[in-house]
Amino acid sequence: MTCALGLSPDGEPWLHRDGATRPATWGDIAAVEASDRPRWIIPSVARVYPALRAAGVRLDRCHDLGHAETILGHFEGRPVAAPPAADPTPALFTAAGDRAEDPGRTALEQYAAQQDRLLATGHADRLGLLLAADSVGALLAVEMTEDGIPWSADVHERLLADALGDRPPSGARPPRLQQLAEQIAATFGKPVNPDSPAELLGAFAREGIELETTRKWQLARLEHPVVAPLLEYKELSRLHTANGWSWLREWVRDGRFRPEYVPAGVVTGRWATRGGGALQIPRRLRSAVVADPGRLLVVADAAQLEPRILAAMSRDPGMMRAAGADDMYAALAAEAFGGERARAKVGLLGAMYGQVGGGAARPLQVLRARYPQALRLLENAATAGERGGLVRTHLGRTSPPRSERDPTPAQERARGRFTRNFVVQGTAAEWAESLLGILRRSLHAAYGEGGAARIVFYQHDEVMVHCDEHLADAVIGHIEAAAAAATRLLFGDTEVVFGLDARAAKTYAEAH
DNA sequence: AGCCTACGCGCC
DNA sequence: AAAGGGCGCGTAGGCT
Repeated sequence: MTCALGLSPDGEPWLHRDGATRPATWGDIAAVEASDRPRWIIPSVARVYPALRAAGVRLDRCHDLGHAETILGHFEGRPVAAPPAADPTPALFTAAGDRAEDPGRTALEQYAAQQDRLLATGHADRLGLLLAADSVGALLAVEMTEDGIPWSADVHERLLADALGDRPPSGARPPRLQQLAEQIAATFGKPVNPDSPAELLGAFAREGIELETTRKWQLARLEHPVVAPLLEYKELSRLHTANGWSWLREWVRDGRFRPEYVPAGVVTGRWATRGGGALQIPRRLRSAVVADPGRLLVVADAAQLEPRILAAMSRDPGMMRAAGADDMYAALAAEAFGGERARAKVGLLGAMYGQVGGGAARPLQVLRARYPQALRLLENAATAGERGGLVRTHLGRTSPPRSERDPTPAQERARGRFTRNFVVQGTAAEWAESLLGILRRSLHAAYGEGGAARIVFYQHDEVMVHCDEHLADAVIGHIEAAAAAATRLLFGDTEVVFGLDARAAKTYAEAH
């Protein structure tokens, strides 16, 4: 039975079932979910699901029409206007004529058209997995915002006070920053705003030091008395402005940090977040992420994910063999670099990012000779991008069409680096999102909706579960099983091992 | 006052 | 040491 649901323009829920669309209550939807457990067709999960969750309804599966439009549109080589979760106003409500009066039928028609397009791609199996992954990701994203990351404002405030001094009146510098600013001014012999790159360049120029930028690694090379206080100022200033007291007041409520996730918000398929900088929680703050009493945080991250992805998708025999080891870089080093792990790592990262010179040049030659199939995959992707062509991930997510009209050679090279990285980063994202969808379901099957084990954070190659203390070991087992299942789903029976570093602890700092 | 870009830096 | 992929976000500084 095909079921669809959505919101009318004025926010009223509707439900389509048995060929008819009708206004619905949340209870109606919950009843259909319980009886049919359908794969719901939904114009925009990001728009409708928060209200469903608020009413206590959980959906198991769905097909998000907006995400599917993006995936199919890019596959077909068309530019796709809006990112999928940016609160789209579905075309279905603005369509002319009677279509707007039956949003359920419109959704079903769009779904049917998408199924036809899916078949027409000739990659329906893999693209179908991708549509399912983004759709379940959209559901989970809403649930994660609802659960929130457990966050101790007390610990956070202690960290801030230790680093910056007492909380200043709003708009003023914290004591420690003020002190450093005065020290910097004294060293230069006049007031200089350390937040202003232009002023800093000028101040250094007066000292006879010509700098191109004020980046910290460039400053760190100077021998000058201002460098130490300036670098400390930059570091602490960053903490203050990005994750200081105003961040805490704006983003942490009732012991939870609730960012808004945007699944596939990045062109490669990675998730983005809106607000709070949730994907950049600085290391020094991770001790403020504290499990509730009687609970633990389980953090699992996929070790060396992208190089393993490259091995699995290229099926390069030598690289797959290396990717069967715990430390893939060490295995590559043993095989091809006389045991020099650092060179193996620099070379492989350089190959995936498109580095040409520097310390990567020689290792790249070695890799090209020893692992031609893997390197060819990357170089073909780069060449396609430079020529304005499309590239696809393992499941078929496709790079957006080039936007420059008459690209300069520099832009062409930049495009090549982008498409080169796109195939690996994008495939890694679909592996991780698949893991996430599988894990969501297995945790729900094992522990229900009571919150005994909830996914509360996800970041590219890392997932965090907040669970009852006694479940932590079992949760680690669920995550490992989900990783293995995701690997099979994407790559079948592969020699490549996608290992997880999984740990349970009271805080994020200890669990990672 | 709001909008835009450049810069810089945190994360993967 | 510091080149190469993807982001979000805050400040500075110039624009309308």
